[in-house]
Amino acid sequence: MVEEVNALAEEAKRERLEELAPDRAAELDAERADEDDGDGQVLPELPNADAVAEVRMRLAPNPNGPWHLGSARMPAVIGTYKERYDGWMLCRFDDTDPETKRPDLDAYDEILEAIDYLGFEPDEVVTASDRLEIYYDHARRLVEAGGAYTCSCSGEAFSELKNRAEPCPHRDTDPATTLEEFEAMVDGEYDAGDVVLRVRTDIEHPNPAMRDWVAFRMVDTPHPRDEAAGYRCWPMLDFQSGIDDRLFDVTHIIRGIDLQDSAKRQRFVYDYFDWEYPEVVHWGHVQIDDYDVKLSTSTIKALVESGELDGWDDPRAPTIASLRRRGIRGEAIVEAMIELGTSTSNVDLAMSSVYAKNRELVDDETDRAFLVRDGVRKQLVGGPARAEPPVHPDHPDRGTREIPVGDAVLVEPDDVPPNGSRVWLKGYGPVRHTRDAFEFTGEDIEIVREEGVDVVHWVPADESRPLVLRTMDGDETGRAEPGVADYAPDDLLQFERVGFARVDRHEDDESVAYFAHP
RNA sequence: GCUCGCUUGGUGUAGCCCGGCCAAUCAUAUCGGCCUUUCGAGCCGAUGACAGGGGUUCAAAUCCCCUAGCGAGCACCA
Repeated sequence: MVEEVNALAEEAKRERLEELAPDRAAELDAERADEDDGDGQVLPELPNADAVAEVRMRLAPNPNGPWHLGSARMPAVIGTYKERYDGWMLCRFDDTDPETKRPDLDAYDEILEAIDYLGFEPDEVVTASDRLEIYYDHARRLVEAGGAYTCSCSGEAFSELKNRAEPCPHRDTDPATTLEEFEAMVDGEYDAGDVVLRVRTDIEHPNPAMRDWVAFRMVDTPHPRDEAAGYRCWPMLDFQSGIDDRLFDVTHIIRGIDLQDSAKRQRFVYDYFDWEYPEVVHWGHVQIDDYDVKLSTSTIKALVESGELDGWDDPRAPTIASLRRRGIRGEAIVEAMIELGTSTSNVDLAMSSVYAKNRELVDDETDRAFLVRDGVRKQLVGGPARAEPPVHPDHPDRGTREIPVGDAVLVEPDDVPPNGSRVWLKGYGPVRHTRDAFEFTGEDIEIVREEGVDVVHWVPADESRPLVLRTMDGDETGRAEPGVADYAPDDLLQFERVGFARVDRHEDDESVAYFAHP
């Protein structure tokens, strides 16, 4: 009620302010928007964002495998900017290498699913390997403008000349001849390595990385996509991506420092066409702690193929699919990624940060349950026949769980009190460890508060359900209270004093859950 | 080797462009307290950083130089 009045008053003040000082009102809105972005860091403003009618960005994944956790940074940051500026976002599959980074046909859809899981939706999706004719056309125009030449030097020979800032003999090739040879490249009349199309930049450029780079090369291996399998002449990333960014009116490019020099290289092409280069933001590499597996598509692929990992969603794999299966929300990953900001230095993402975000998101709606790992069996003497702990301690209205006790319980080895000591079986009551049994003492909960009796979780020894908990450190076996069998796959549970887990499946004799985090 | 970039507590980040309000922000982490039938949540508190060295200045995390460390590019990979 008070809040309501406050809100109303706030609204009224806001309106009044609008009349008196519209500028100040807008400022306040901006501040409020920043605050709403989360309780942690907020991404910095994009350079010159207000100079464009619409902020247009692109995700440019290489579909050579499913995404690892580092890949999430791209949609997280770009997607968040899209929302902030009410902008536009393209997903462009840069799949122009049929050989070395050969596309994986399943990855296209898997990547789109990952983007969706993270909570974003591209406004348009295109595939570079569908657009070869467009790149060819632009190559022809570039040649006509004197911006490129065909070169049949071997890679080593050219590299040697280049490092001495000396032109190769083909640099003088005139546009007409170049065009002829380029058409032959397009027609597939050469084999890989025979000839390339080079951009004529500045052979004496102080940075050797800038000197006459390759725009197109021949690839003998057919592209895995049927639509593109007929092409042999493929553009290099710097050419393809540079052209596409312009054709889609991209205003802001956000990418990794490995592509630091790309902008400088592409500018040579832009200059020939008299185009203006978009704004660029670079970020450093991300490493993720807590994993033994390296954050690399090829490494993970190898481990999956060799069977060391069950699949891309093995809990030990640092992949998006894995976190998803563990029941972690895409939003938690995004928030953690946003906090990394966009600095060009390399960063370590702490998984605890992802976990903290996720806990915040799911804690309130996640039901509680007991799971005992490595249970020690104790005979129970006396006491009620059933326990009724709450489904969620903060929400009594959600009811209670009915746990039949039977005549023995299981507790975790560390929770067994010394002989003669008491322990409180959570949701059930106080017991004393006597010889090899737990004897119900019937004392009041006061002993927990005033005498420091520990509260532990437990399950009935006989009526509990076997459960495998898959964790990053391997599988753990245990027994859960019978009620867990009623939860559907994908449901989240908090195993009290163990942690959050996602119910994966129920098999005949056991249930399987994936551990998310404490 | 050539070219470019980076370096704030355990981790990430703000501040650096436009030097003073920075004995340095926020989050996470760790530890402690309160609360509590979770080692969860919440609340309170504590811990902990300007890579090093010079210089400019009344004043430097912020500007300049040097050193060290890290990284990227110099691929017919993306």
